[in-house]
Amino acid sequence: MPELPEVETTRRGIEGVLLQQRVLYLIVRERRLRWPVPDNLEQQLEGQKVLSVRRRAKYILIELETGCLIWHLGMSGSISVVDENAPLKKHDHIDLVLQSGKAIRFNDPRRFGCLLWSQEDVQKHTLLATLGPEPLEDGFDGDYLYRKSRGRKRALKNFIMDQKIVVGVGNIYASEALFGAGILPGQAAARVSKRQYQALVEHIKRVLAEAITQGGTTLKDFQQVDGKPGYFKQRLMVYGRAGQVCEQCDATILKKVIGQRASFYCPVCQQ
DNA sequence: CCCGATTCCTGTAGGC
DNA sequence: TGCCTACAGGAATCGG
Repeated sequence: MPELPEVETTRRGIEGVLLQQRVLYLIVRERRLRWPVPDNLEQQLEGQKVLSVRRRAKYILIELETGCLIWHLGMSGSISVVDENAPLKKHDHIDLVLQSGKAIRFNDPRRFGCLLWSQEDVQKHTLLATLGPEPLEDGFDGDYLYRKSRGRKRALKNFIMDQKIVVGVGNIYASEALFGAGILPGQAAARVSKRQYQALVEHIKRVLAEAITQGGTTLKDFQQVDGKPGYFKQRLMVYGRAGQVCEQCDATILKKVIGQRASFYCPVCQQ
């Protein structure tokens, strides 16, 4: 569920709390995430000042004096800002406690998230090294997607969810952007025209930017750092709307599994 | 290289 | 009511 808008919403929510603050201590209650939390991370972080809070793809990067935290929310993770002694809820796995008395608290029922530590150039970390361009930056355009798609037979929706092609687009926003661009999700990537890719890129940018302004999409687990849901769910045109009437015509929204993922589309608006 | 299938884990909805 | 199964986001990894 956390895709680019949810991760960016989280980053914005924690940035002000973290910047220039020193880490009092780190508490790890559950190390068994997607990858184990490094053994000595508690000692590594103690007393360090936070220099920056950035995002790359769906990763939050917290730069400290001697290294950089790599934080991923996985499928069900969320981060909240709490007082250091706030009561614990189920699946509150990690607290990053600051000198201010505030803490960054990570909750992740499915434990597909991760918290890693890099002391080299973080962009060269194996998880980040092969990532594609950021969708909201200028380097991501219709020409780029068109070029990358030549010879690719896989479904267009899988293609744009591939983090090596472009980052940040997950299952929800892929369906939404394809609806906006009027292209069927199961279409082979190589069969999509340059003009269609230009429309698709425009809609990917638009849907992601709009979702950020709404604080992301909450289906179930995701929440903003203050505990409020993301409000973009109210703007979804096709995702989760199988059997309902299309917002743009009188057809019924369909659901189809593509690449082991539920995909939603309008059979009339999308060709 | 490319791509589909599998896998990690837990909560919950739906069927009987 | 209770039990069981299917399914849900992300993405690394494996194997064809």
